[in-house]
Amino acid sequence: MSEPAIVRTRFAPSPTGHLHVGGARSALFCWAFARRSAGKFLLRIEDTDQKRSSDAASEGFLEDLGWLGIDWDEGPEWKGNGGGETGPYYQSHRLDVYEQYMNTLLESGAAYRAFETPEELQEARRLARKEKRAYRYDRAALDLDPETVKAWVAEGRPHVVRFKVPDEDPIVIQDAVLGEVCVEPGTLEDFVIRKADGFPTYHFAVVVDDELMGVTHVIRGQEHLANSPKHAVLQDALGFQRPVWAHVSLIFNPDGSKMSKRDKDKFLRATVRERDMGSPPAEAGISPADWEAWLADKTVQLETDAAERLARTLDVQLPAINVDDFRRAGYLPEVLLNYLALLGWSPGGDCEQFDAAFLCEHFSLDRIVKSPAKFDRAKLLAFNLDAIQSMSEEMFVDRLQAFCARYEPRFLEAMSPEQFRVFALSNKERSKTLLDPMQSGRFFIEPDESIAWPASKPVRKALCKGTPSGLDRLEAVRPVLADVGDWDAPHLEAAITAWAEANCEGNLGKVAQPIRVAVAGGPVSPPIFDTLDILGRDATLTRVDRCLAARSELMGAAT
RNA sequence: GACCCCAUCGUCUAGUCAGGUCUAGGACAUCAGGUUUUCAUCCUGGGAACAGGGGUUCGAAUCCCCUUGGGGUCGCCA
Repeated sequence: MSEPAIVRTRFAPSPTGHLHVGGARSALFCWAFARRSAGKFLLRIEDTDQKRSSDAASEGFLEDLGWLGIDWDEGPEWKGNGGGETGPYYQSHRLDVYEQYMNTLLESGAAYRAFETPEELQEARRLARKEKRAYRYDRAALDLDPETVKAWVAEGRPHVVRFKVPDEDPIVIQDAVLGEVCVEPGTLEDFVIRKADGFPTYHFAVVVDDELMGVTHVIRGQEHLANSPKHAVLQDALGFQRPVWAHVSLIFNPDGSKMSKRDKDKFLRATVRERDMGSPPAEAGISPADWEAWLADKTVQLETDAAERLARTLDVQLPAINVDDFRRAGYLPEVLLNYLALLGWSPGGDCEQFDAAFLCEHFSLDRIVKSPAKFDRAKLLAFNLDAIQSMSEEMFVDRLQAFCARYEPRFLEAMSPEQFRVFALSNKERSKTLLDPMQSGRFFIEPDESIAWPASKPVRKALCKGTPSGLDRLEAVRPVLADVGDWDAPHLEAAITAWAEANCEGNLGKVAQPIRVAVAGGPVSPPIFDTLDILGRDATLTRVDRCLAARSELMGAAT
């Protein structure tokens, strides 16, 4: 088999939801392989399921791919990507093309019409299962007399078209990852290639499109492995050249279950059960009827919006599954891309961290791993941390700012650009994600009056324990704060360090921690001088005074 | 149940195709110390794997077979 001169790969999602990490990885491998081979990467939207496809979802796919930095040479036009001579790239716009090829198969007898109803077939399958044998369509329609078929078609009787699978020889397909995969004759059934609604099935559309779009390499998840023999026989019947297949193993959750959108639903169910909630929380906007239906039946899933509202009211984080989930959670696209590439592929040796350019230079099909991989969030997080730490300060400020503009605009509204800069930089060294600074720094943008001091252990330790107590020190240092000349980190540091030198044997923590707790309402904040700098003099003093005023309650709670 | 795929530390993997350099390397996680004004980071060190059984061979993580385990598919979804 001679290698085709120009490599053409494609990613062909069905727009029925968001791009999840498994799909993203397939797209990444297709893209990297095309780039490596100086070929073309195409994007095709497989929207032949009228019931489930939506325009919004295909838009989301494009957005997610774009964010990851995966560009496509041909496909839907979007922000400079796409276009091309072999379109249209939405299958729903290619129906006439499929019909043409469908007719050649029908005329040659390689395909035939079948009139069984879905109910009849379901019953036959049920029976086969009960008798513990593999179900295969019995080809009953082949015995129909041609005149009858003609008459039924003429009267508009609903029917599908099935492909007559040749069953003399084994079907052998070559896979770049798995090697030779062989299916014995007689195991494939005559699968449907045109549905009763006139739309081609996935199998047929894929084969026709891949041929017409000149696709040379099909890189996809192993859940498709069983489909490839079907595609191979169709390609043979239509006189098409078979592409090179490369089936990549699947991605799983740490517990071994398949990583899927359903995980969010499962997670919410578990939380609700744990908290023993009888009725839906009002803020979630779920009707009691929907709530009941959802809890009663595990196969019922909440709408995405409802699920997100419920998670917010329960104050829990839904597990990240889709590319967009990771984006919202503050992961960097280049990190997700790096991690995804490493899930099922490696450049060899000890090299782990690399960028898209490296991938495009080194990616190869023969280094794809055959065994399934579990998605390790901890490792992804560690990579994200590394990437943030090795970023320049300016880069971090810019990216955090862009992230805030999209997901946390309140931080930009509440701070001046200078304050935001200090906020960003003081958080950089311990941020694992772009979301971390905002999660740990809520207190920065909350009104002074809403700061409260829960009777938690660290709070008590910082304010109440010891002699003198933290509150005593806070009271003593208050005038020093009020007297600081220019309110910025260096001046604050000079003043407070000097005071600590004189009053706490130079132990800055003894005074820093009470101040921290007073202004933040908890034991965690950026370095104390930066924290006060960002807050400003007024907010700092107001919060300190409020904390001091709460002295008796705090001491009372402590005993 | 039928068909197909897979099998190295807890996890992702290097090594396997061309058997010896592997007392099996790296990363994440974990454990123990250390640095640090909190949290986090950071530094040093430790433990941790060739699923089991048969072959082939002077020699097997590497080749073959079986067993076991895991997974995928079995739709007028894609």
